[in-house]
Amino acid sequence: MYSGHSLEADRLTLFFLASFRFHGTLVAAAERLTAPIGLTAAKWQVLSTIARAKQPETVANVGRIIGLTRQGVQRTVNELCAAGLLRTAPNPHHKRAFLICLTDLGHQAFMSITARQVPWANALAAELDVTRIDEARCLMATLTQLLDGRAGEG
Amino acid sequence: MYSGHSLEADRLTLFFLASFRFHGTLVAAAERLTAPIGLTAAKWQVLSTIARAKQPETVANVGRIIGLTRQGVQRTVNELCAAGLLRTAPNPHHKRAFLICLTDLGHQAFMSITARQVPWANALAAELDVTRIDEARCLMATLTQLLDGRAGEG
DNA sequence: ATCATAATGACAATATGTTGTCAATGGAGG
DNA sequence: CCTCCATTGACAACATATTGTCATTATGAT
Repeated sequence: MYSGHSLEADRLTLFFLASFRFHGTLVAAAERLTAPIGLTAAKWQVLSTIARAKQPETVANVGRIIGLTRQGVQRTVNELCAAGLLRTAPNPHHKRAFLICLTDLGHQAFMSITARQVPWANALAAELDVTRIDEARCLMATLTQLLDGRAGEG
Repeated sequence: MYSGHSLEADRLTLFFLASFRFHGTLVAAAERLTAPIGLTAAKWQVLSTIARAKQPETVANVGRIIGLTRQGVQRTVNELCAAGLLRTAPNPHHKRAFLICLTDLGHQAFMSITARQVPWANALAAELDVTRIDEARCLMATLTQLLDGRAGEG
């Protein structure tokens, strides 16, 4: 317990600390998973967002989906385009906001990582309770909404 | 559900995506909280780790506590020392690994942020279930342990 | 005591993300 | 049609954290 915190707020603070700790670990794990394919956690995140989207997305939209700024996503997309994993396609609705698509090479890379990620996630999940996982995800989604909602205020 | 994932692994993947999303939001919230005091989320994290520690810690040890590399913590500590919020003290057990302490100014800054963080956390926590928070924290701690444990393997 | 190994601080290079700024584009209202 | 405003891509500057490397310091085995 820490000065002035309610019991709930104290637990929440511990949760935040665990989140920071976990994030670093998760990124490191993602790096290990993607390095053999020649990618990184950040590139994989962008690549898989586009791969899983139902239709081609713009850079700015990818940013909204994963909660990063469009500028940051743009740089990653540029690198993936230069590496030949992504390509731009004309956007009938906008002359400058190109649509981003996977190339054949990009699709291969995504499938290779998926082939590694599936047994990895299965092994991890086998040691956990799926109900707890869902509840934790819900809590994080709620907190994300609450905090983003306050972004504009003081 | 995604190709080859067990039901549990699919939920786990969704949890990971939510974690990435949440982390960005949490950092942004921490920036808003600390900016009026002239600090940042990263500096606050290091400052509060040292403030809450029972005894003065070395840079490398702070890194272990919060799960960052000692080099990253070192840079933040250097900046906080230059700003007059931290200072080094001789370490009786090691000639080079100095102990890091708060200065009076650093203590004031930490208290100022705490004064802002307490009502912020209280308000947030009031909208949540403390049991869920604890369970989510446990899950993240378990996952952190599982993933870190596999760091050395293939 | 000596030597091998690990831990540490320092420094550099790199990756990833942010904010700020600009011109170009698109859309909504007059 | 024209103007105003939000969105977008591009670029730059910066913050944060990583890896790699090196010399120095501690520690433990022989």
